[in-house]
Amino acid sequence: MTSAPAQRPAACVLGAVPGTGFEGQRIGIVDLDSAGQKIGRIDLAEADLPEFVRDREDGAGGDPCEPGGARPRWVLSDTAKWCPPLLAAGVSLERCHDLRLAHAILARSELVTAPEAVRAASEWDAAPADAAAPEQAAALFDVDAGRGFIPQVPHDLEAALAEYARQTAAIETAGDPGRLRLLLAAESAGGLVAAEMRAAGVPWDEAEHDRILTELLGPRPIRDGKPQKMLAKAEEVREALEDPRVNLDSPNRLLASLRNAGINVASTSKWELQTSEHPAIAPLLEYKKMARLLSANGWHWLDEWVDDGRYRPVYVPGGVVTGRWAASGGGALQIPRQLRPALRADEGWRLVSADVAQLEPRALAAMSGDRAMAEAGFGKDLYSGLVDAGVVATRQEAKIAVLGAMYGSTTGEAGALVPRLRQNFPAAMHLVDSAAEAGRQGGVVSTWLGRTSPPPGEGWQRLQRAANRFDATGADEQRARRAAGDQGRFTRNFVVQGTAAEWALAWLADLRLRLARLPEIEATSEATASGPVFSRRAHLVFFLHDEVIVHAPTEQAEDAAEAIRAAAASAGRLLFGDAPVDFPLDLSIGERAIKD
DNA sequence: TCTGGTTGCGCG
DNA sequence: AAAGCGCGCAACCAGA
Repeated sequence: MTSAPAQRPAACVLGAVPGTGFEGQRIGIVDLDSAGQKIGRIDLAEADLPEFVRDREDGAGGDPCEPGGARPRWVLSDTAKWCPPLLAAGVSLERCHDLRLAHAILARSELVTAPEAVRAASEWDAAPADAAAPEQAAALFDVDAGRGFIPQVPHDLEAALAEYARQTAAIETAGDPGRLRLLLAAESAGGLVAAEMRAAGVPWDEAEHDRILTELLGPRPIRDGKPQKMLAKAEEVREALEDPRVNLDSPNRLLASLRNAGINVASTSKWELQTSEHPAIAPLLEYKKMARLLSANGWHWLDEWVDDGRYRPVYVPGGVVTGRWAASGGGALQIPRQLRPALRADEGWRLVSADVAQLEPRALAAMSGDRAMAEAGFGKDLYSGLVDAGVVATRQEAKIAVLGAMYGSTTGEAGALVPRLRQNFPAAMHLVDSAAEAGRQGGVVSTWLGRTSPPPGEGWQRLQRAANRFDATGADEQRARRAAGDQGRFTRNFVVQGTAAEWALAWLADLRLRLARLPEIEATSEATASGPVFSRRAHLVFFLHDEVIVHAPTEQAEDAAEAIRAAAASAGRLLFGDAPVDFPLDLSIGERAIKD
């Protein structure tokens, strides 16, 4: 082991050092200065890593914005792999560069002028490690039932150094390095937040969850039977259909039974059933709602995902091509509103919930520089703003028009309303219309910070070629047109959804640092379920596209709320400078996270 | 009995 | 069978 570096490193690259005998896995750390030059190298036992990182984080002190006093940026193969053991040992990283997440962005970004070297390092093109099965994720290749091999990225030091050098070179020669750096920093911070939220868990009131299930479905059945209220509701439906044996869980048989009862529907989906007045419909819709609750978030889900008063879903940062997060297991992105009351703060703590009203149209107004659209939403509900500005007659119309513009609606009510937006907000509409045109042509588009859409696949290209052949049939042309339209709606939405996701990541990243600067409180007995890093301070527990929930000691709740607001303002400035767009929050503090 | 594809619905 | 984007998941179902 070498001595501490003479100067503070700007970055510390972490990685495993190949087998050295009996002392177990060893970890190497290479210190880099701000120019990327090596200024130190340290080796230590894996067990000593948390202590080492803690020293670097605590010892640095000072203002992180100030180069001399900054803590290092930790360069890691994969946040989902390195963070959990550190968090378990009570150590968190202030900043990192996640090589896997960064690689995915850089290999595709239009801003990167020389992507070849990054793309050639295909061992970094990896599906995210499955955090739900960490022991399997350690293997180089996973055999995953049905999905084949899932390659994992390399975790050794030499590979990390080489990849970091490739990425740094790609960023430096990029068209707009500042934007890319911002994007990669935000993406990596998201990786830290995801690992930390999983470690902390959402405080979950199992008794309240059980009470809700019992109230709506009846008491928990013995074994895997259906609860009593559900059985009764099913009986009601069968009587109304005069079909005592029909299986309501089988769409095919249910559809046949509905037809026999004279109900003329093409499917058993909710929206279509709603158009019928038959007495079987109301109880059937209720039954479907009950069945959904039972299978998606019933007692079985509770047993599997909630433990020790904490719900710990698996988040997948960067899991959606637009940059949104995905989830893998636990259904973190689909917690039904019915169960919101089950999110409950610990004794002596509060939940601070906040969401951004109309995030996507605001992101569109900001990135397109559409002053009229920005003004319509400034300081108020954007949809009502459109009504006030005389663009549409009602708030509902405004919503349909705006969603239609972002999703590419061409028919129905939305199709009729979108032209009014085109007239009133030409800059915003030009941006999404151009993105759609690029997609129809088979091209790619990029978000505000430079995340680029995936090009259409080989199948898509084949369809277009087939339609251009001299012997193409009408059906060929129709298929190709249809596929081109689909791709156009995808790229249209990509720039908006992706830029909104960037704003949300910047919000999250800034909020995380603000919360980490709040003082620690006296330990309370209950919150220890949040783990050593989070049991004495306000911390993030939930994030869903445009919404955050912070679990905060009661005496810190107001400070946490202020941090959420300040982070939102800061994210807007960071991405869009002085553009006259604001991102107003609906914020509430309470024992439970109730919305509406 | 296993499995890939489809349906339906929850979230933004 | 949504018009109009992005997801995950459970259940059913047809074919192996």
